[in-house]
Amino acid sequence: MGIDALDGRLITLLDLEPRIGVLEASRRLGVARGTVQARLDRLRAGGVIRGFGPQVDPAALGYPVTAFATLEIKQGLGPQVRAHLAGVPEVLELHTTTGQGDMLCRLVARSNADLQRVIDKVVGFEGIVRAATAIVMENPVPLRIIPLVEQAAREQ
Amino acid sequence: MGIDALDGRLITLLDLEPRIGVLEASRRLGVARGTVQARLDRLRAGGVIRGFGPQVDPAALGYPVTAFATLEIKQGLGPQVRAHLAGVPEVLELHTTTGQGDMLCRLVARSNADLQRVIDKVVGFEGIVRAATAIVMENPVPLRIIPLVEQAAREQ
DNA sequence: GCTTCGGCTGCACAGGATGTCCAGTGAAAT
DNA sequence: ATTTCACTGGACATCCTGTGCAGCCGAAGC
Repeated sequence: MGIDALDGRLITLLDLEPRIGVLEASRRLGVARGTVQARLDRLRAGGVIRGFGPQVDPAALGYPVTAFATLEIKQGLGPQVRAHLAGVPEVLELHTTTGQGDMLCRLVARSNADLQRVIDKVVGFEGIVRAATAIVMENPVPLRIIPLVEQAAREQ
Repeated sequence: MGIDALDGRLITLLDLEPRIGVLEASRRLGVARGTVQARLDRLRAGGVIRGFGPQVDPAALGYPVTAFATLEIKQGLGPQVRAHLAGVPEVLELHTTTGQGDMLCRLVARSNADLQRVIDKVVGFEGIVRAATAIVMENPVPLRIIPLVEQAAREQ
């Protein structure tokens, strides 16, 4: 849909201080409350802002280990594999990709040792031919969106 | 920190309907408002809930293509590479990993053609020896946390 | 040059939610 | 038996929300 500079500033502001309301945001941005309200409605309607759900930290839940697994799937068993992986809570994300592997999934585990259990649970399914796992050591750039928002706002 | 069943139900509720407030949540959960408020404070203080920032959809911003790139880094140039990648808005996430590649990053682009530009920007840096890119076709399991929350709540 | 239109402003109003107390109750731990 | 702790239900003042409206302005079209 495309966003302008005010949209970008609004999103950035909400990202930094999610608990401020519409009124406070309008004060910070120097515009009328109705404007912020209209912009927010438009951003939500346009799908730019999907929602304001809680951002839960798996580490704080007791799952401090993250890994990415590249899976090779037996031809035709894709749907079953997806259903299987969707049923594993430790699978936080699953993509089908081009390239050597057929799928890429993000896993979490209680420990490096526990990761073995998770991988066994993931791979213990007939449709999965091979799995290559990469354990995350550091996360220099945590999932972010603001730089992209600002670039999108700059390019109108 | 560990969460109980009420914490789990609260997080799930907030994930489904983020705009409900503390009062409405207390009504839905059948507990007093003060209880919900105390739980929320504890979850935020304990780091389980990091915040309620806006969930922005890159596709709606004009970046519908997602890819994962595995990077091989020249020994000792890790820090520079991180700084370089942190400066690229299309890099949404960066991890250092064990295994063959040294880093794994999530990229977005305006189109498959545009992805070439992004990859050039990412790889156009002396510290990066080799890059393998996997373009995301489907996303059967979008980033989620609720199943893990429920498991954590079940296991106390 | 003039009109139309969309977006922004400033204001108003009613209804509710929030933050913050507090005393009372029950259950679990010591 | 006593202490501790979380939850309850209520209270209060303050503030925010959703909504509507009239007026203003610049940009686009005629």
